[in-house]
Amino acid sequence: MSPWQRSRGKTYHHGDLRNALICAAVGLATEGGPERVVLREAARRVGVSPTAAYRHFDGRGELLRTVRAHAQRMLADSMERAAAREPGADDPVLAAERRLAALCRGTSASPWSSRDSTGPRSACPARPGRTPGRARRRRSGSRTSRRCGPSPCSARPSTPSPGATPAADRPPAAGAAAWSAVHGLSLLLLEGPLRRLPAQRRNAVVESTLAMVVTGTRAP
Amino acid sequence: MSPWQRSRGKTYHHGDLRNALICAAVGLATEGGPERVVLREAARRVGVSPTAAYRHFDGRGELLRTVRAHAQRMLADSMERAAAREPGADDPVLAAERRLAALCRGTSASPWSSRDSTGPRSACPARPGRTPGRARRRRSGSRTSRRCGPSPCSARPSTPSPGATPAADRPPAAGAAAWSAVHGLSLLLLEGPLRRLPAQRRNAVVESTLAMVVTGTRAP
DNA sequence: TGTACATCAGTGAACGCGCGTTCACTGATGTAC
DNA sequence: TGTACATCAGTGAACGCGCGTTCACTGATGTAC
Repeated sequence: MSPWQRSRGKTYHHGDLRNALICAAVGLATEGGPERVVLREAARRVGVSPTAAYRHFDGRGELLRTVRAHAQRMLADSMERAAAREPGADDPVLAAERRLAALCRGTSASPWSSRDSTGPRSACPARPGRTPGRARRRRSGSRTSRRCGPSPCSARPSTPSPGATPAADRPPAAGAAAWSAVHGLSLLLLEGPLRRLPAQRRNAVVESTLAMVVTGTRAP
Repeated sequence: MSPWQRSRGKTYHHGDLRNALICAAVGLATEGGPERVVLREAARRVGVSPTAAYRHFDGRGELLRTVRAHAQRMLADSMERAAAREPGADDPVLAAERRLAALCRGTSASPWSSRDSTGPRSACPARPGRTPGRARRRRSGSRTSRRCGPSPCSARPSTPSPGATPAADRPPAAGAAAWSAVHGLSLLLLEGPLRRLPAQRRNAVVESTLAMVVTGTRAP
C-alpha cells in the first residue's frame, strides 16, 4: 500500500515508531517469553513493514536487548512502588520484614516475570543457526528520537532500584533463598500451573509464601 | 546416502530409533527448553533423515508430548531416589522435614528443571502460525517397538511418585510456598544467574533455601 | 533348508511457511536562502 | 513568504535459511510354505 493510499489519520511518518515497536515486542515477550520476540510480528502489530524496524534498531538482537532492559526497569519500578506504599513500623525488624514482603509483592504483581530478566537463553536468537548480515548504519540524532520520550508504553522513567537483582556471583545464601521463593512464585503464578488460580487462592498462596520467606529467613 | 554406502556397523534399520529420537529431543529440551525441541535437529543428532521420525511419531507435537512425559518421570524419579536415601528419624516431625528436604534436593539435583514440566508454553508449537498436515497413519505393533524397552536414555521405569506435582487447581497454600521456593531455586541454579556458582556456594544456597522452607512452613 | 513375498523402516527431493535481513526506491519533513 | 533541496523514515520485492511435513521410493526383515 502506498502512503497516499493510507486511510486518513495515519501519517506516513509514524512519529513514534521506535517506542511503538518496543511496546509491541514487550507485548510479545509478556505473552511468550523472549523467544517470542519476533521482529516481523512486532512490525505487524504496529502496522508497519518489517524493514521500517531497521531504521530504529540494528536488528532483532538490539530490539531484544532493549526489551530486556525495559523489562528489568518495569520490574524494579513495580518493586519500588510496592515498597514505597508500605507503612513503616517502630520495630526496625518488623519494618524490614514488611519492606521485604512488599518488594516480593511488587515482583509478583509486575506483568514481567523475573524470568525475562534472569533467563540465560533470553539472549539467544530465535533461530540459532542464522547468521545475520550487517545492519545498515543508522543516522544519529534523528528527529523522531529527539521528539519522543525515553520510556515507551507509558512507563515512568525509573532510577536504579535497591531491590533489584543482587550480583550474580556472590549472593548471600539467605537472600538467594528468598529470591528463589519469590522467583518461583512469580513463575508458577504468571506462567505455571497456578496461573488460573482464582484471586482469593492466589492471594493466599502469595501471603503464605511471604510468610514462609519472612519466618524462614528470620535470624534464629 | 544410500543404505549400502553406509559405513560398516551402521545398520540400515536403526533398531531403536524411537528411543534414540526421544533421547535426542530430551537433550534439546535440557539445553534450551521445550521450544528448542526441533524434529529435524533430533533426527540430525541421531543421524537419520527427518522423515524417519514420522515412522515413530505423529509429528513434532507427539515427540514433544513424549519428551514432556519423560521429563516428568525423570523428575519424579530423582525426587524419589533422594527421599529414599534419607534416613528416618524417631521424631515424626523431624522425619517429615528430612523427607521434604530430600525431595527438594532431588528436584534441584535433577537435570530436568521443573520448568519443563510446568511451563504452559511447552505445548505450543515452535512456529505458531504453522498448520501441520495430517501425519501418515503409523503401523501398530511394529517389530522395533516390541523389541525395545519402554524407557529411553537408560532411565529406569518408574512408578507414579508421591512427591509429584500437586493438583494445579487446589494447591495447599503452604505447599505452594514450598513449591515456589524449590521451583525458583531450580531455575536460578539450572538456567538462571546462579548457574555458574561454585559448588560450595551452590550447596550453601540449597541448604539455606531448604532451611527457609522447613522453618518457614513449620506450624507456629 | 530354501525361497517368495508381504511388511517394516528407512531414504532424498520437494513443498509451503515464516523468519531476519538487504536492496533500491519514494514520499514527508525541515531548513537555508 | 516561497521555494529548492538535503535528509529522514517509510515502502515492497526479494534473498537465503531452517522448519514441519508429504510424497514416492527402496533395501531390510521376518515368516509362511
